[in-house]
Amino acid sequence: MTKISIYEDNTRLSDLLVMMLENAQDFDVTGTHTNCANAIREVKIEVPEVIIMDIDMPEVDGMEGVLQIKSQFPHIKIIMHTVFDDDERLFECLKRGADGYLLKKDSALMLINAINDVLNGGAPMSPGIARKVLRSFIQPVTKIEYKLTEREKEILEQLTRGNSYKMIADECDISIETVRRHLQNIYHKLQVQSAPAAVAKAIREQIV
Amino acid sequence: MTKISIYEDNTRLSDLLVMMLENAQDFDVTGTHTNCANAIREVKIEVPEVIIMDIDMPEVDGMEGVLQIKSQFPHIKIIMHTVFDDDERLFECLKRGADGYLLKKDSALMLINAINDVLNGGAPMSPGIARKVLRSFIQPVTKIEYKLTEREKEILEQLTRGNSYKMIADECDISIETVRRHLQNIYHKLQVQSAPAAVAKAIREQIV
DNA sequence: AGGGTAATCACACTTAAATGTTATTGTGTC
DNA sequence: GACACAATAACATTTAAGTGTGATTACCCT
Repeated sequence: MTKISIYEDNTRLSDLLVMMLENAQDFDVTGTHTNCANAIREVKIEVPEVIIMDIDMPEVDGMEGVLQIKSQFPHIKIIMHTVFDDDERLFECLKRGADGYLLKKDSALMLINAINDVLNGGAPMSPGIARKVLRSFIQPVTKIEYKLTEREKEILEQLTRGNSYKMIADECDISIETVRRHLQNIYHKLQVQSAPAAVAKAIREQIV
Repeated sequence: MTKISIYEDNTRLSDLLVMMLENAQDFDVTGTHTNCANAIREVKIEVPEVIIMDIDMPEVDGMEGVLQIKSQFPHIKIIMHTVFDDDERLFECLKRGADGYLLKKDSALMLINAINDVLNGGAPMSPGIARKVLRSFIQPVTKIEYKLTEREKEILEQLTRGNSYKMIADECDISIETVRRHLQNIYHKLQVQSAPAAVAKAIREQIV
């Protein structure tokens, strides 16, 4: 019997979920809660393997709940179950360690599949959510080409390590004058006029 | 009839895929190819809606294929179909715009579901792959606390914008001497001794 | 052979940054 | 009220960075 806890402030919905889960398969709903105010205490008592977590709840919401539970019990699988599909909440939940993300409009069957999925090392997501997640990896092709030479990239990379002109000169086995010259060219190409600005641009735009 | 092209150098497998896809549903396999050397030309002729893409192929492989096809035909859905589940290849494919990522060990049914899934705006992934993807969002909690004050963070943030001491002083409406003092404290807290080093640390460790 | 580019080095000069010391004010805590 | 801490400011000094100009060598391409 897989133990499941539910966090959902709509009691009508959570009652429905309990019925459905307990009828569908060998799931044991160990508790239902309407917010995460006492989540840690409840989880300690109920020791669920999987948690179904709503986001919008009064007092302490599901985003906070994920953070608290995952930081103390990282092995407990948490499936977000919410109406929200905005990027901000989605990615914040993922950062906090959510193991799945389903929308409430999805079918009941999908929720059951999702529970089995997380238990088998998967990461269930609604189709549109998975799409958003994958698309987040695509890097903006508006990546500007600065036409830095290999040597220039190497020196810029050293600058981002916090190395001074002298340290770079030693590392690259060239004179400090040459380092100066290279950086001068680099600054022109990046259209900046200081080392901090160059470092910021290099890291932010993934030049190094 | 959904048009599908296959890139797979194992002809025995690709034959099998063709049979399976054409028997299973209203799929029309418009072409099978053993590498991506002429992918652009082939795609122009075949105009598939979905491409099943192996990674390991002779001459021009699937990683390169995704890059080429997606940059010219971003609307064509590409599902990776490979034995590789290493992070490097996985995330590189996602960066290049792959719409799904299945392992060859997955069932044939899963491939068919995946095709329908991408056509419906989803992003099919093998369970373990989805897991890797979600986990990649979790930020290392080894985030070091440097105990910067709000004002210090503000000034450090400005430094990462490439602002000079003078510009920061003007922005924050304080004297340049105070900016100096703050930066001195910031450098001590971050354990660096130059602006470039501080900027690099601030951005890399997401202090700003 | 000539032209373009990259990498190297040098010198002079100006400006900005880094370090050290000292000090005042306000805010919140015990 | 004493205390710690954050934010503010000034001054002096040293070191480092940024700019301009000129020049040599090497390599690739035509």
